[in-house]
Amino acid sequence: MKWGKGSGQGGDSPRGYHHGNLKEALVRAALALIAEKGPAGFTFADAARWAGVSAAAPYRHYRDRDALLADVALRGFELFTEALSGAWKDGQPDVLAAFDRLGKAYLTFAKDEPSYYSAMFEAGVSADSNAGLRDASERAFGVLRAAAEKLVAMMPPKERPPALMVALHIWSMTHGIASLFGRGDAARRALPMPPEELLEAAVLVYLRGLGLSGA
Amino acid sequence: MKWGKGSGQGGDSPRGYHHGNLKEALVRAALALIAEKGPAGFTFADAARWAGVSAAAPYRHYRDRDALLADVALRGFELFTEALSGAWKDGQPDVLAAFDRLGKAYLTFAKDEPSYYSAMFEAGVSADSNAGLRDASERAFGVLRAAAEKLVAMMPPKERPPALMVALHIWSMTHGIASLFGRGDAARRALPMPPEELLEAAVLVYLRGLGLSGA
DNA sequence: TGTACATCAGTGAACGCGCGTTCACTGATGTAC
DNA sequence: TGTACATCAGTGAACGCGCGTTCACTGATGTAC
Repeated sequence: MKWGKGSGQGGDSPRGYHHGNLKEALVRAALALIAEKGPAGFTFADAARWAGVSAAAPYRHYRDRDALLADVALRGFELFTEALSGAWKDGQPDVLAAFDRLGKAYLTFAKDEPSYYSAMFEAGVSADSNAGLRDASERAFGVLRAAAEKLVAMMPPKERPPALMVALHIWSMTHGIASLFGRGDAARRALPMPPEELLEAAVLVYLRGLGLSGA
Repeated sequence: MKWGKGSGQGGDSPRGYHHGNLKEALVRAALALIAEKGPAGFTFADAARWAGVSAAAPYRHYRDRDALLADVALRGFELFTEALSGAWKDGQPDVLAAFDRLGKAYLTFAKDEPSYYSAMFEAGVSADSNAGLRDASERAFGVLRAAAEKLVAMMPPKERPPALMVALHIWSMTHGIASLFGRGDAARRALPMPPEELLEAAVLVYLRGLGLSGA
């Protein structure tokens, strides 16, 4: 390979001296490289190479590798929020059905966008030092929390568990399944059923335990 | 610091030309460095430096950094299995109470030994290519599975869910909580309750959903 | 419509650094007799 | 108990390599007039 821009890059403009959209290309490079070797398995120079650009070019767009990764995580959270709220649809028309869609959307995201998911939850980008990232992750969790609130609102007031707790339970369960079994390519363990069904069953049992007659 | 062996190393023999127990020292070095900078944040040379030894010395004991990490993960699974089966105690004297202990032991391990936990679940050491590691992780999961079996055996035969599924649910929930909130130092998100209680509540709801009257 | 200029987004050479890895070596330890 | 020797587990120098980062530069693009 002598005159390609990395490998796999989408075929945008034929590109002369200026790349045109290097920032986007770097994000895509990071995603591809994460998919290939994990969030810790690539360097800033790798990303430049993948985008078909000199090693100095990325500095025009990101301070360093961590800034690139943080941007990937940020975009990931935005897509994630979209996916979740699109599935939840404010609980319409049926809260229980919508809740089921929500969990599936979570797993689907983890499976379809494992690189984003990695950058968001496993790359160790500290959300503490990054307000934008923290807000984005908060918004994603907000969807789950709103759903939990509608869910507990279905129960008689005296039996209602704290919505926040319910949200955390569902999130933990879903994240646990996603991170243990959710990855399409190299599933870490053989499962007797697909992760989606594993989650659905777990949520059904859990909701029954809460006193919600989902099934 | 001029004549120390790294920082923090336990004070064994005064050491001359031979270290005496370099292999153990390297494992401890890896644990310390993981705690400090994550499983991807240190090099083979770092481990040597930490152990107070030349950069070439580790090659006498491990083929490369990955082999060291895999050994850490292996030892982690062994300790983990011990901790879990010690807590489970074959379900004695009361299966439900023992189950509760088991979950707590899981979280305690993740919290007290975050470096081992990282090496086991987050370092990306491929268990596929390492039979010993796979077996060790299988044994750890075996404890959970045996517990799930005793648990479902308490139910009337017609209502029994598959024990494997129950084990996977509990494992996912626990791992989810551990990896989202379980880390002592840099908890990623503020929680309204400690992780142990979050887990306990989740398990209670779940067991109630199964039809087991734990509470 | 054309020209001059400012700005932007790249290049490529250069640098220092630390890592991984090999190698001949050497000090310490264990064992045969 | 002492001596000779084999083996083990370290050293330290050396190497090639790729990364991160800076810098003066330059080609392309946009805009004022």
